[in-house]
Amino acid sequence: MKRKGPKYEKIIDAAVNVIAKHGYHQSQVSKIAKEAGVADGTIYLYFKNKEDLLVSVFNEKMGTFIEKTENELKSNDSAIEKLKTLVEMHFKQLTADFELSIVTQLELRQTNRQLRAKIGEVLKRYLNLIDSILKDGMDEGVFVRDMDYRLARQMIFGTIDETATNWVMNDHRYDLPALAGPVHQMLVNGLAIRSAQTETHS
Amino acid sequence: MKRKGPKYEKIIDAAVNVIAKHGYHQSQVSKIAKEAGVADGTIYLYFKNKEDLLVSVFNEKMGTFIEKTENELKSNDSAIEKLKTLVEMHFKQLTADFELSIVTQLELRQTNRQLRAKIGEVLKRYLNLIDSILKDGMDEGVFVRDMDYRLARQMIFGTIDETATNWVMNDHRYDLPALAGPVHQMLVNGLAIRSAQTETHS
Amino acid sequence: MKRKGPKYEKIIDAAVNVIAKHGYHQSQVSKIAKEAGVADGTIYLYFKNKEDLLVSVFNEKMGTFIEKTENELKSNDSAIEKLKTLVEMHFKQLTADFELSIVTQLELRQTNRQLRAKIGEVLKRYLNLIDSILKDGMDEGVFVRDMDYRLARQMIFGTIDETATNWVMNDHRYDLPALAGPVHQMLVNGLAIRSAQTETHS
Amino acid sequence: MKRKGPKYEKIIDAAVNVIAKHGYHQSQVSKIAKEAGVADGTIYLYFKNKEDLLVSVFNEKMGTFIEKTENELKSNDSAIEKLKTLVEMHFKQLTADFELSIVTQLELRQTNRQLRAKIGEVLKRYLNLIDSILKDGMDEGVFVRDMDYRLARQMIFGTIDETATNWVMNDHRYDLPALAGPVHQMLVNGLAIRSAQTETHS
DNA sequence: CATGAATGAGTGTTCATTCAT
DNA sequence: AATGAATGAACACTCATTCAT
Repeated sequence: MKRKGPKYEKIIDAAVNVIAKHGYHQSQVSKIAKEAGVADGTIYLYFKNKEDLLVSVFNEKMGTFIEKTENELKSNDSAIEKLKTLVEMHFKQLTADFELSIVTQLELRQTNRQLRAKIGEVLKRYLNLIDSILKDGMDEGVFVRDMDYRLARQMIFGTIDETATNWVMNDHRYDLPALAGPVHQMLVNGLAIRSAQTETHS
Repeated sequence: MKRKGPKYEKIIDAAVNVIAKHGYHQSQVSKIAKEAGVADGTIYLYFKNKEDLLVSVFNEKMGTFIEKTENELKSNDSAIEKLKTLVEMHFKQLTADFELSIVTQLELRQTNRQLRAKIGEVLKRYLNLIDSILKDGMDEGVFVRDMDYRLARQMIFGTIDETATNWVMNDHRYDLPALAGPVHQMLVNGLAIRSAQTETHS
Repeated sequence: MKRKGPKYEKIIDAAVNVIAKHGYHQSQVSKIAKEAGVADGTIYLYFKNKEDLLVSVFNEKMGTFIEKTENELKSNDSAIEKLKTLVEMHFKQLTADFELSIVTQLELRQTNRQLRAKIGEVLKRYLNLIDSILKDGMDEGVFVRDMDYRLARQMIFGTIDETATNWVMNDHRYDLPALAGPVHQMLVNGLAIRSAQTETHS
Repeated sequence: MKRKGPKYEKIIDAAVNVIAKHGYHQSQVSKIAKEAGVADGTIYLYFKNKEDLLVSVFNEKMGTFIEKTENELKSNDSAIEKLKTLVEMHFKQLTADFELSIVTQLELRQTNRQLRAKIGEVLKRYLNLIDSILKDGMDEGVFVRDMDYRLARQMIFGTIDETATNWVMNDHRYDLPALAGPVHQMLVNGLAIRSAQTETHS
C-alpha cells in the first residue's frame, strides 16, 4: 500500500474534482480513476478500498487546512483574537477552494456512520485547537470561567460549520470571509445587548 | 395514494425503528414492510416510492416536533425566555424518542441532495420560528439591533444541532435537557465575561 | 363465471380501448377495470384470469368478424368472386374499427406462446372459410387442381395479414379497402404476366 | 461497450438457446449469462441493456441470413429464378437452425413496439432485396408492369413468413425447403389455372 | 508497478389475483 | 353480485473489488 508518490496525489485530487462535480453518490471508483488518468486497479495499489480513499481525501485536505490554521494561531495574541483568526482562517480557506468546500460541507456528509466516525477522528485535531483557545481565554480571565468547554466548543464549531454549509448551499453567492467578524462578535458577546441587564440564570 | 389510516402510521413508525436499528443504508423497503407487518407492495399503496416514504417520515415526525415547539412559544414570555424554551423543547423532544434522534441527527443526513432538499423544506418552518424569536428580541431591545439575523439563526441552529448530534454520537450517555440552560446562556451572553471589556470591533 | 351480461361486454370493450390506446404491455387489469367502470375484482367474476379476458376479447371480436364474412360468402358466386369478397370484407371490417385493427394486428401478437395458441384456435374458423373457397375453386376447375391447399391458405392469409399489418403500422394512412382488388388480382393471377411463358417447374 | 470478441458471440448464441428453450418471457438476463458461462455483469460490458442484447441477436443472425441471401442473388438469373432462390434460401436457412427459427418466427415477435421497431429496421434490408427482384422482373417484362410493388412485396413476404411460422408452430414436423417450389409457383402464377379465363377486374 | 476485463451480490417496484366485507 | 385493499413473487442493472497478464 503506497501512501505517497505522484499518482497518490493525482488520485486524491481527482476524487475531489469528481465528487464536487458529480456528487458523492455519482463518484464511482472507475470515474475517479479515469479523472486521475490511471486504471481502476491502480487505485487499489494506493488505497485499501474506496472508504480508505475517501477518508484519505478528508485527511489530506483537512490536514493542510488544520496546519495552516495552527500556524496562524502561534502568535501571542489574546484568546479572543485567536478565535477571530480561527474563524477567519476557516472561511478564507473554504473560499480559496470551492470544490473542497462542496466536498467537505455537503458531499462527504452523505456517508455511513462508520466513515463519518473516521472523519470525526481527523476533526479532533481541529476541535483540540478550539479547546486550547478556550482554555487560553479562561486562563486569561476573558472567557467565562465555569463554562462547559465542550459546549463552548460545540457552539463555536456548530456555528462556523452551519454558516459555511449555508454559504455552500447558496452556491457561494456571498462573501463568506466578510462574515468572520460578525460571527466572531456573536460568539464572544452573544445575542444580547451588552449594556442591558440580560444575565440569565440556568 | 392513501396518506392516512392505521397502516400509514405503522409504516412510518416501522421505518423509524428500522433506520435507527440498522442504519440508513441497510433499511430496505422489504425490511421496513416486515417490521410494519405488511407486504412489500402495501408500502406503495401509501407512498409513491422509497424517497417519498423517507420524506414522509421526516415530515410527520418533524411536523409534530415543530408544532409542539410552536405551542410552547405562544406565551407572552420575553424573547430571551422563548429562546430558552426553544432549546429546552428541542433537547427534551429528542430525549423523549431516542430512535427518532438517531434517525434525524445521523441517518437521514446520509441521503442524496434531492432528498435533503425536501427535508430542508420542512426545516424552514423551524428556522422561521427562530427568526421570529430573534425579531421579537430586537423589537424588545434585548438583542443586538444591527445583528445579521441570518447569522444569528445559524448560530442558534448550528449550536443546538451540533450539541444534539454529539449527544447522539456519544450514545445518549448524558442528560441532554440539562444542557439547555448552559447552551442558552452561551447563546445569549457569548463566551466572554460580562463585566470584562470584551467588545470586539469587526 | 358469468359469461354474459352488460358488464361482460363493458369489460370486453374497455379492454379493446385500453389496449389500443396504451398498448398490450401497459394494459393492466386495474386500468381495464377503471375504463369499464367496475372494480378490479369484478373482472374475475366474468373471466377466469387476464389471459381468459384477452382470449375472450379476440373470440368476441373475431367471432363477429368471421360471422359477417361467412354471411357474405353464402352467395352462389364463383370461388374467385368469393375470394374477392373475403379480402374486401377483411379490409372493410378492419377499416370500420381502427381500435380493433390495432389490437388484433399489433398488440395481441405480443403475447406468449400459450395465449397465441388459443388465439390460433379461434382463427381456425377463419382459415376453414378460406379452405372452403379453395375447395370450391378446385371443384369448379378454376384453381390449380394439384395445389397444396394448406400452402394456398397460407399465401392468402399471409398476404392479407401482412397487408393489413403494414396498413396499421403506417397509422392507417391510406385506403385499405381500395387494395382489396389489386391484392385479389395478385393472389389469383400471381406476379407473372398471363400471356408470358412463365410456367416454372419445381 | 465492446461489440466483438469471443464472449460477445457466446452471449449472442446463449441468448438464442435460452429464448428458444424457455421462451421470450422466461429468458432472464441471469439465465442467458449462465448459459453463456459468464457473470451477469459481463453482459453489460458488451450490451447496453437487455433490449440492446435482443436487438443485437436479431441483427447478427438476420444480418448473416440476409448476406447469404444477397450472395446467392448475385447471379445473372432471371427475376423469376431469383425469386425461387430467395424462397429456397429463406426456408433452407431456417431449417439449418431450428433454434433460430423459433426465436425469429415466434419469440421475438412478443416484444414491445419499441423493440419491434428496431427489428423492423433490420428487416428493411431484406424487404429491399425483394423489391429489387420485383423491379428486375418488371424490367424484364415477366412481372405485371403496373403492379403495386409494395403489395407484391407484402404478398411475397407475407406468404413466406406465414409458411415458415406454420412450420415452426407445427414443431418443424415437415420438410420446409421442399415447399419452396410450390410456394414459388403460387407466387408467380397465382391460384388460378393458367389456361383458364381467370382474369379478374377490380 | 500498472492494467482493465471480469465478477456477482444486492434491491426498489409492479401488478395479477384473492377474499373479507 | 360487487368491491378494492392487500398480497408477494419476480428481475434488470450497478459497481467495488480482484487478478491474470
